[in-house]
Amino acid sequence: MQQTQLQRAIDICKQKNIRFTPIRQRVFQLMTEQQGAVSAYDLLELLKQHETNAKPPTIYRALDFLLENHFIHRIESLNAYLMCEHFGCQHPMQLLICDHCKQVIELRDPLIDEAFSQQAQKSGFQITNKVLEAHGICQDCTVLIINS
Amino acid sequence: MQQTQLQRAIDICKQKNIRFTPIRQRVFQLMTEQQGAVSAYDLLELLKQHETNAKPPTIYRALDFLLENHFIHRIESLNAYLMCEHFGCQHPMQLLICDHCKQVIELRDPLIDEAFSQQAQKSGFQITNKVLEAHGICQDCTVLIINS
DNA sequence: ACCACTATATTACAAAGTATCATCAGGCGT
DNA sequence: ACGCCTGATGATACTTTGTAATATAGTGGT
Repeated sequence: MQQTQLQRAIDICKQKNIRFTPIRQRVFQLMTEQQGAVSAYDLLELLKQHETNAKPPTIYRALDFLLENHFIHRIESLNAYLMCEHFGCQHPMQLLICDHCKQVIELRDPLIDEAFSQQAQKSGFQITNKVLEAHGICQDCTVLIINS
Repeated sequence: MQQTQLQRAIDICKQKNIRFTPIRQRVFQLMTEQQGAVSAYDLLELLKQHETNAKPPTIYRALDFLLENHFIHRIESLNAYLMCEHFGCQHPMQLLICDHCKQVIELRDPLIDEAFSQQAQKSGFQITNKVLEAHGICQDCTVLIINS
């Protein structure tokens, strides 16, 4: 399954004629193995297990590459990164971040996106990037908390 | 005008029976004097001009107080803070952040807010806090760029 | 005056992100 | 194959942002 994701990423990069170097592949692979959000420095620790001389710029460069190519998302309100469920394609995206279990639900609602874009247009504002993140408690955790 | 804002804040705090101490008032005042977003450390520098022994915790505590009481907003995608136009009352809020001139437009569109809340509800997710920030170029800057 | 509570001071540190410059590897034209 | 250009990596050091922990000072109620 994860092999499949990496393979898909490799294919996408070949198609777009961009360099999917070993370090980038390694960080991509690490991202696919994480549940929920990961901080750059946590990821760096993981990367160091294989790339022993990895330093902060190493991980930030790899993350920038993965962001640019829509393989991952950055969560601004957590200073963290998240595997994109439908990586490789650009799409409107909203996040529901559970502050209890740290899981993140990725929404792709065009209405929220549209509503925001239209409001911006009214102000003559040209949006280049949207940060749409909600914090709260997910359903599973709500149940857990009620039963405890 | 800014005197009015401070006075209004003082009144609100008296009404809510919360302590609006000199440091908090000072930081509030500084916030009202800033155009657009300010970083905590920039604000600390300003604060130091009067409170010479102010340290990072000083400013962060004051900012936390102002956030809790809805006097200011935190901009997650900038790690910065913004005077709330309609401070003292809670309201749905979205930001349009011009990456060119750094000005921030504060929207209060209930539709965007509602659309997000409804999507969350579908997933059984209980939202406690929304981060709705768009980056781009404001109208004034668009005109400037076109004419240059 | 005494107590409980909140706010502030201070130190030290942790976490997140960047600037700079040297070096290296791959593709390209000749 | 050769040198050349570009983009990727290595390495060092630094800046910015935010917090933990603990001590001290102030404030309000009784």
